[in-house]
Amino acid sequence: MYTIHEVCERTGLTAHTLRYYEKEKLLPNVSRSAGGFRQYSDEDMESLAMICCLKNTGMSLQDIARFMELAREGDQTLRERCELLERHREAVLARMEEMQRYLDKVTCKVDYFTEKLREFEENRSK
Amino acid sequence: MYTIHEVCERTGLTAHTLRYYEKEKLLPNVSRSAGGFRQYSDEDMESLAMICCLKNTGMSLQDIARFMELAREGDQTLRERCELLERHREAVLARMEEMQRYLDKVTCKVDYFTEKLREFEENRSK
DNA sequence: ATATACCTTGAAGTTTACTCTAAGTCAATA
DNA sequence: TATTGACTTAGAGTAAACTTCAAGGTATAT
Repeated sequence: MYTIHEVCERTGLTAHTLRYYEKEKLLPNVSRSAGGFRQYSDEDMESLAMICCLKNTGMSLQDIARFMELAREGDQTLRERCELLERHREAVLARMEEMQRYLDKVTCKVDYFTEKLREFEENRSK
Repeated sequence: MYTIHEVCERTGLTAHTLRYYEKEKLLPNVSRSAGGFRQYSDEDMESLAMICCLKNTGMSLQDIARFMELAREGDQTLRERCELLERHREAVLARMEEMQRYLDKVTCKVDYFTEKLREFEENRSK
């Protein structure tokens, strides 16, 4: 079992964010100690790893919450989760390709600016 | 010269968003017709292309506004803009690599779920 | 000429994802 | 035992990027 502080260190999320995610049903049902403090299990840590994967590939918290709900429903939602993840994967790939295309344009601009700068400094030194 | 409607079609931005970007100094100084309607020049269109590149690679509107301000100041800001774009480029590449790593984990999960689903359906058919 | 559709402005409202505050509880240490 | 620091909650506040609204002006087709 991990304290909220330990989970912060492992996930990079703040305690505020962890409590927020709990409220938003991304990871509800975190158990409490006798004193009412959060205790995260290894299973919770795995769920958090998944949550971070989905979040860092651009899924909204709402969609993550729905995915985690399906996960809690067990094996009968395996197909649905599989399809959902596959669709997400394709959307992310498309997004990355789009980003690459825009980045290529930025790279062109950098090259163009570099050349223009060279000319500009040459003129100035004359 | 293009009307706001034409610019929407070409850029995929809404008229609301174009007016918002003007207010936020991403592209101020758009000229007006006699009746007060916006008229976008070819130069404005080029600026908008740059704005979209930066936005779609994840730059904040605030940072874009600063970049566009430098652009309006002319050639003496070439070096600064060059460096700024280069830094942005590297940040985007790092972000894309990070995304790729998270996506690889998602792919692993999809494979794992697919296998688990196969087993599950096999058991059910028995 | 008038109806309709589109444009203008400033300002208020929305969504997402936090982030902070206040008031109080719990745990560990001097 | 007292104090320090971390934890709890509900709820308010924030920042970014739109998005909508209200009130009015403009352009054009009938």
